Amino acid sequence: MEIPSKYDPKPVEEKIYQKWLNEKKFAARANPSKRPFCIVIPPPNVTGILHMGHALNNTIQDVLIRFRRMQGYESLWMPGTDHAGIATQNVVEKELAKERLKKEDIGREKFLERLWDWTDKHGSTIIEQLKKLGASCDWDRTRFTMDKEYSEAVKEVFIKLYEKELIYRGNYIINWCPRCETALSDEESPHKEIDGWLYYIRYPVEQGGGKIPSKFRINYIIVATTRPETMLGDTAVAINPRDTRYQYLKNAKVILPIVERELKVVEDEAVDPEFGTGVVKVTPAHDPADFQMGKKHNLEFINIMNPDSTLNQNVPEDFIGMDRFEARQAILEVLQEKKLIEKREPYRISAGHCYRCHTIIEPRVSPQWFVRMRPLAQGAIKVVEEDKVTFLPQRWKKVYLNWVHNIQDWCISRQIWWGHRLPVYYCKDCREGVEEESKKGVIVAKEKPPTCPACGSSTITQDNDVLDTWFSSWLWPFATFHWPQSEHGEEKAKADLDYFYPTNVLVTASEILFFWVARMIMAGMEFMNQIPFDKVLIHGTVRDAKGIKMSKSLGNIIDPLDIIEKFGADALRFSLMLLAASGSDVYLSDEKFLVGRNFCNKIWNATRLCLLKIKENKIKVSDLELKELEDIDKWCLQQLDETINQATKSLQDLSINDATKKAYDFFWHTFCDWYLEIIKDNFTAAKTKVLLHSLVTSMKLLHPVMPFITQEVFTLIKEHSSLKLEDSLVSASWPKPSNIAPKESEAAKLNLLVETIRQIRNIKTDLGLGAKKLHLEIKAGPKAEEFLRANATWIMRLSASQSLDIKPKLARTLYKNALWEINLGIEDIDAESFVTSLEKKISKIQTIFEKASVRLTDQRFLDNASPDTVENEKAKFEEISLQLKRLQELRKAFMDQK
RNA sequence: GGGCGGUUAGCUCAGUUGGUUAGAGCGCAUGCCUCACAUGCAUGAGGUCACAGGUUCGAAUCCUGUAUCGCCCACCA
Repeated sequence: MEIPSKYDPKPVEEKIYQKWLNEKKFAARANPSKRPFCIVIPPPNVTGILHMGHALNNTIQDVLIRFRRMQGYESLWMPGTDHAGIATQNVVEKELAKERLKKEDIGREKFLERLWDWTDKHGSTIIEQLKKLGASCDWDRTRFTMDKEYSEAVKEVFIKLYEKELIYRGNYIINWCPRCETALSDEESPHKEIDGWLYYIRYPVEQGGGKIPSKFRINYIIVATTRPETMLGDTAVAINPRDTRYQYLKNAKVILPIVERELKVVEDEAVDPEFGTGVVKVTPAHDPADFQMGKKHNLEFINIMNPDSTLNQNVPEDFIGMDRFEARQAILEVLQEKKLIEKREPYRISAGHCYRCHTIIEPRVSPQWFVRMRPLAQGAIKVVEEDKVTFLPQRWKKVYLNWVHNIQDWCISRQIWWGHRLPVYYCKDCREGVEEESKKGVIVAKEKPPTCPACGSSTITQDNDVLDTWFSSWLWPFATFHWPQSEHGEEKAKADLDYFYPTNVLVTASEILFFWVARMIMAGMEFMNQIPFDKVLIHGTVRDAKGIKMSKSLGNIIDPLDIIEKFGADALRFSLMLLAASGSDVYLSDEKFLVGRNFCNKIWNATRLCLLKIKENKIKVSDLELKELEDIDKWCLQQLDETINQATKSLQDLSINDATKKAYDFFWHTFCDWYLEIIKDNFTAAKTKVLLHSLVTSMKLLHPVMPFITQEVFTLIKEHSSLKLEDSLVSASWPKPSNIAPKESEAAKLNLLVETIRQIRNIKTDLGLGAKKLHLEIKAGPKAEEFLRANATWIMRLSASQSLDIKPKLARTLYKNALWEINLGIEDIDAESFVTSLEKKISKIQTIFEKASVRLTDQRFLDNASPDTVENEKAKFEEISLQLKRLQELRKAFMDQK
């Protein structure tokens, strides 16, 4: 069979993944004879398409899952998708808009039908893309956050919290997106700075009943604001009680311009006398701080905006219907006319933005549902403080704790249609004339009650709002195991929940630490009375080559599917794992993936060589028992052992990057660069076993990172040999060290030989000898001679020599170490070049020598440093002195000979 | 306004508890189609480890400060 010299990942990956699926290689079952290892996937949005962030996040998870599976754990990667309320609704609304329709035109029921259609059609796109990446999820378990069962869990949780009075309804100021026309949580409304102005506006003051000293007899005060349009909703001005400048205002009448409303004057500590003029306008219905003040001082709340943030009937006629920003300009013009603008200053305003559509948030007072977070936070604080849940990198612990300690109540109701509708019903009769926040006539239940339990009325309606998407996501680690049904007797589901929960690692980007991770810990503690996972691995953000976050709108994305198409999933995965140091951001460009592509090709060609040699030499091996080994074989195995140990430890510590590097280094720079070259001229049955053992072991070590090519190579080895290997790498055993190593003295000799070969190459390059094959002449003692003869063929190959003679005396010495001297059999030698390079080496060693000798003559060093350090330093000095001496002798001898 | 992280070769980054001759990949230079791979092989050049102090026999590593870039949080209107 011909194996092409270039690796083509595409057919291989498709074929292999299909085979894995057919054989259900990723399925995990509660299995008491094994230890569980479980990761729940951060469920991608159904609207999602695979981007580099997903690729990074999911590759990390797959590596861990595959590693543990090979280590013999019952390894479960739980997959699924998130219904992503606002995002998905927005997509379908846009589709509707193409038909010139609004959701209201077709009504809630029809609109939901369209949403389900869309989800059925496109919702699993990302799942298919994850398969292309090689994800080894147990796909039969795939969950969706709006599955019937999952919805039951959501309802159950809502009801439980309501009954514990941890959910309440209240009329508060919340973050409102005027474009999505829904409430948002604080986390969904991140603050960003925008350029704006600070306007100083004159509010007329009329003297009130009291006496005002003449020096204060001015006819206006000045307030500073960045949002002049909100003044139409002003109901007070506020000053700091300790601010002596404005005491007179308490007895004065402040008039709101344009509206001509009289404003209350209140005193509040929250007012900073230093800022602006020290007088602040108070708009309780449109500013969170003013809202607080309004509550405190019992002010009037005037909502001046419609849901889409156009001005409503509560403003003077001229402004009704204007958009908020349009209104700002209009108001400024009017104020200008009335000469009521004192001045304006450029000002950076920090404003909330909708995390879905980036529209500036409009604070809005409206009845919403909230979760009381403080009680929930207690457990979540404790487990992290006690390191029951740990973060990696550790620094996130502080960030997490800071957030949880300062937690605010969570606004969970959304005025959209796609999502879990609140399990809340209202009895119209009981609600008659009742205050909005009252619980009277409110029925919280999983199903609509036929009649009101209080009055028997049957005019019952369900709350129109749906729940925040994250209100379902926070249940993910246990709701995916059919909680609460699994608690209520379903045997198989319960076994799974008991077995796999708590899960082991959660892998995520820092962006959703608060949204999701923190809340999952709370939900875990509240509903399972247990942490949901014990480790949180937080990886970096994927950025472009300039360090800018990749986003579709900026057009700087690198599509992982393009990379898979061009270079293969293995190349993509390997490159990402190599680049993504723990926790730091990843800067990407197309060419960064060449590392992965090239490495795949290297693996491919190394395999070709192995198979070729076996075929050529007609060597049959049926087992990999390592025996009759020469030192150089042991040398290779020893380095492989070291690689196994380091890679295993790194993977256990979640340092995938480190493990990947170690395996890569061994494979390329030890196995390919040295061992494969060595066996070319020494192909024996024993070496074949070392060769295949090393190759198979490398494939195992690399399999978590590069599942496809390693599997393909594994299969090829099986096909081309009579080895009894495991059925598939997915379920193969993780390698263990062979504990075979050369004796220390032999190892030292081998290392010296490797160094010698490097020196020969170096000298050849320095002398500009190009590809010329030289005659190698070596002077060595009898013991060393035996050693050199035994290894002669590969010494010649690796030093590109055509012959090797061991002589009692050399005509000239070009390199010398403790065991042997070397000459290259050529007539003319560019003596000048040789001496120059020799002198360079000498001067380098000289510097080190001097440093070391200064250190060793420093009594303070000898007194203070640990004995070990001093010993090491002495040994190093000995070594360096010898090297230096040899080099100097070499130069002298060379000069004499020439 | 608080908090966190980065600053090491032209670029992207490693560097474990202070004890080396500071590493890798890419790029660069030079030479090689050496019967697995030019997606390759060999050799090499390139760094006062951001800056300034301090601790120490010894600092890229610990402490303090400065600069600079980035991120997160926060009701200064």
